[in-house]
Amino acid sequence: MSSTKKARKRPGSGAGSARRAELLEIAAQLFATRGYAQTTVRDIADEAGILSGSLYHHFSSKETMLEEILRSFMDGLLERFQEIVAGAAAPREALDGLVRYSFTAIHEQQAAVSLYQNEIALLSRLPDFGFVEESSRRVESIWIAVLEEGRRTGDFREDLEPSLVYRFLRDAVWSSVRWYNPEGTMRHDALAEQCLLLLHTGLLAD
Amino acid sequence: MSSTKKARKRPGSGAGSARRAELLEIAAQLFATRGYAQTTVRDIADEAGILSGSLYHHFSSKETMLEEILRSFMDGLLERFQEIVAGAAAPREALDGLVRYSFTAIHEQQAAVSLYQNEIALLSRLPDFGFVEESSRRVESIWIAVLEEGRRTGDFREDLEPSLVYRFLRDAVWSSVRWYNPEGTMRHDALAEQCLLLLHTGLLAD
Amino acid sequence: MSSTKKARKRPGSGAGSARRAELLEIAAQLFATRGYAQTTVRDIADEAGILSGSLYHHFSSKETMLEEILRSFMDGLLERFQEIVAGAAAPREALDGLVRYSFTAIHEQQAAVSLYQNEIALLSRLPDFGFVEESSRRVESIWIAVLEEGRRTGDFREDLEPSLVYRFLRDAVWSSVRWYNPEGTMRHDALAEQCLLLLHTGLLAD
Amino acid sequence: MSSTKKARKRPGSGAGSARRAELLEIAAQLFATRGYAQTTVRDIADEAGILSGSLYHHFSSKETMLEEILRSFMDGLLERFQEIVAGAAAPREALDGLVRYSFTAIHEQQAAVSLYQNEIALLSRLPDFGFVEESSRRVESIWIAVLEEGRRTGDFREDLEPSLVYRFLRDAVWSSVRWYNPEGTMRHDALAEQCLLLLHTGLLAD
DNA sequence: CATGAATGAGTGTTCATTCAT
DNA sequence: TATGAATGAACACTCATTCAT
Repeated sequence: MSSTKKARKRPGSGAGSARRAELLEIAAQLFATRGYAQTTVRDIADEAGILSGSLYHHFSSKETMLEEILRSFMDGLLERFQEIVAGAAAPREALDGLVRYSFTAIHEQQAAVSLYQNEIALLSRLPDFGFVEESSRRVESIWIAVLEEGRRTGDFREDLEPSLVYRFLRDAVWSSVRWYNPEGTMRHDALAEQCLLLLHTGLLAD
Repeated sequence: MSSTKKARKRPGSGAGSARRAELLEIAAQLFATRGYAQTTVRDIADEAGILSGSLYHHFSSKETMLEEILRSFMDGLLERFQEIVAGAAAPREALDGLVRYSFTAIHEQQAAVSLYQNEIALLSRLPDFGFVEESSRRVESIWIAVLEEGRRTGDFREDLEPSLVYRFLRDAVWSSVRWYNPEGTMRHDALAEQCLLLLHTGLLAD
Repeated sequence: MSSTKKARKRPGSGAGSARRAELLEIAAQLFATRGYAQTTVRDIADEAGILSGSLYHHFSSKETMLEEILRSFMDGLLERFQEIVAGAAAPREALDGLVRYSFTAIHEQQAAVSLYQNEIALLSRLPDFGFVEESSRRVESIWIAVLEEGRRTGDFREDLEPSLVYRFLRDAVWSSVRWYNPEGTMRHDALAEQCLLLLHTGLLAD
Repeated sequence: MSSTKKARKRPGSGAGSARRAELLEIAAQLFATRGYAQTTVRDIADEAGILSGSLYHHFSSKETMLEEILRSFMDGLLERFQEIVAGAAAPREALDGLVRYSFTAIHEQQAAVSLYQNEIALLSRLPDFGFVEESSRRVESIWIAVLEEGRRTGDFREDLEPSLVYRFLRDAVWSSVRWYNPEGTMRHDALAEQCLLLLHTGLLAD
């Protein structure tokens, strides 16, 4: 649908437009809390203090806003994950880095993470959102490569399937965006340490 | 039970109506795959081979269907969890039982689990759905009680906060409904064992 | 756009629905007088005494209405033209029949003719309306075949290019829908005779 | 002329502004091909390489552009028609001149002719466009006067109603703007001759 | 039990136009 | 002269729901 449109460039399309960034921030917040489909363009416009039609001066569609929010989030995440793995001396160090940074992302980009976490089902059905699955696959292979190498080196246990560990870990980590409170007493780094503690040696006392 | 109730219900609303059950099954499936808000009553009616208006002969609203699906799921879950804990000799046995049954539920009631997992955010804003939060709280206290007792008995580590362990574990377990394939080669009980392995002694080789 | 939709069959889609026919009649009238793009679905609904959304119980889109109106008109026209040519003994008889019937169509189906006359430019750009061009081409070849045969038999002049004669004649005839008044004193058959007089032997006195 | 006028016009509205003429040219082209209503001011602005709001520096409204285009076309046409009739020795010469010049106008001012041909229905409903009907009426009386005089002098046949001949002829001639290709092999003067041939002595071989 | 016609509020989007800079 | 942000009214279309038959 949107891919066949003429895509007449919007005036404010320059990446540097401050108003655009503001509007995206508002949209991200609303998409995250109410859900993308449940957020109307009028909601966004109201929050921004303009009329809904005026949004279309900046963005060509509601979908475009979602796309832009997600793309910049996923691009940044992927880049950071690659740096972390590249800079790690051993699998365990790499894995810990990935987990710690994930909690940082949850802390700093709660809206985008929520969005990704909650709308991924919807997203897979939309064209123009192939990049999300693509990014997800790349993230997955980064984590799994770390897990597999750790198993090879003997750092990680042999009887645990890397792809399953990845899924359990990923869901445990990223789901915390639903209950994590950035202003609460439990800070994101403390959260990361508890998570790593559990991950490393498990729940049972020895 | 149904005929002696107060507010005269719709004709087919006797708990024993087979048509009702069929329709609920269809609705649950659609709600789970497309999301509640993204599923129209026409979608449900189409699938059932009737017109959308005719659904209102069986249910008073779309929300009612959701409520009914979730209530019966959560009631059953709560009951089962209580039995498991009551029948367990030790905290660890209780916890393992809870985890194992969770995977069984994911296997047997995938639609309802998905629904609960995906729509909980929406649900908290709806009146008439207080029972969901209520059930969630009761489930949470069951799990946390087990975790706390295990810490007291020395079975579980002291440096792990029960409420955090609960959240990590809950999310890891229940999120698997999103990727678990009931017809795949990885069976739900094998999944449970991998999960428990990781939970018990962690990822690191000793 | 519309061709990729699911095309869930509308309840009233049965060709026999009287309400549908009424609505199409209203739409045709409005499309013809105001133009397709300038006619809103609210205009149609207002005229029908219902709300605009209710139209979608009968038709899946505004475009669908246009399509249905035009398709039935063009199908009938084509069929009639074929009968006329098939039943004619000579090119001149065929041509006269075609012209006479055209004026009858203008009289009896003024809305559809206007629509075709005025919206053909728009139509050529819409997908799903290929059938209009297809029908137009078939009509054109019927008329041109008659003109060419007349030239071959010596009934029609040799120095007139059939394809040009066709265009001049077609436009002279069909454009009259714009000024012809079905309730006026000049009847459609008288109009046809004047047109044929001019066509046959021209304006100049001998 | 422009500086002494009453209502202070927009800056660039001096009749001599080159930018204005360019913009009108662009607008005429777009109005002709897409239709007036289907052409947005953004379309025009895009083509001109400016923003849509900037058009309002030159013209007070979209309608104004249409008006200006049509007015200059119709004024010129009327003037030319008057000259032709005034300079003709006989009705037939006058008529031939009118037809020939019409094809020239189609060739040289295709956009304006298309516009007039296609939007006349819309135009009659707009206030501020009375001048179009007024001009049309004056053109009509010129042509009909010629036809009537020809009938009086015995040059044209008696059994053909001038007002009908006018309409048939007008539509045949002007409609050709829809299919005439200025760059094609069939030149506009050849077209005029074929048209006159048919008009003069008709289609039938003698 | 189901149909078919309708409601009414809402949804994303378009577009001519305005105006401070 | 032009920009860029915004307006405000309108538009095609959706959807949960109602109800007479």
